[in-house]
Amino acid sequence: MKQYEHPPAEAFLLTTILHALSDPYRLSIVQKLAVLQPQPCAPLQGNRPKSSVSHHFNVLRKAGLVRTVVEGVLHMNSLRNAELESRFPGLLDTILAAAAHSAECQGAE
Amino acid sequence: MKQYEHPPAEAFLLTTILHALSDPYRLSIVQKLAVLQPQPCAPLQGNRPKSSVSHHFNVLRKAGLVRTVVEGVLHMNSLRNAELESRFPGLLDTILAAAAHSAECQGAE
DNA sequence: CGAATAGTTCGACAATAATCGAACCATTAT
DNA sequence: ATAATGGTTCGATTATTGTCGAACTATTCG
Repeated sequence: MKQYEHPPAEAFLLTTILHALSDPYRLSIVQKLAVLQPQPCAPLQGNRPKSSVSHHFNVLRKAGLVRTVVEGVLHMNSLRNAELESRFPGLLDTILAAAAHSAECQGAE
Repeated sequence: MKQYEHPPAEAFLLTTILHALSDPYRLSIVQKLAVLQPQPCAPLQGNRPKSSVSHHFNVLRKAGLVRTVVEGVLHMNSLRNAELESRFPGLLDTILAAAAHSAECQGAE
């Protein structure tokens, strides 16, 4: 059962995080994870081919936003809330609050 | 004395703002403007050719982060603090605080 | 075992974005 | 008028990203 690599919190880069969240689809994934956690990739897929979904989860993982744990067949994703909070206090919450004000992720199924 | 176009606050898009700030050089410009405002482009140039600097200021303007006002020969830049705050409360401050924790813009001169 | 499910990896292609020189424009100073 | 300063625009080049099909891997179920 091979697992993923995740950067340690000390290695998080603000610009990488901002870049990861600057894509509407990735932002929508993070929004949905914020509501229900953990979740496998499938319900967050929304029409895209699996290879694209996989790519975007990779970007989120490398930025440190998402942790993925393999449990049987499912790859369960969660936000790295606590680590993000300790490294960049308030950042994720503020961005999620801003995203909630903003209609831009509606179509990002 | 031709001026610039700036999007109204209602048109700000979160993903566009995050993208604009995901570049280390642009983030460093915003950090410096946060300290001293307004400023012309020249002192924020840092080795880059003028055409690149102009490009990055454009990205910042289109995202709604920066307002540029022509005053004589100088193009004076300020952050659109109040408008950003009203549209996405806390966003800019939180990102600037995070940037201060992060050593990534040192080399972005 | 064989088939189904969930996701990854690879490689190609398309779209976006960054970089930079050269020519240009506007304002001020000489 | 001419020149200097501060910045833009254009166009070409390169680099980074996103998209997607096809083949593959791992786990579970019948």
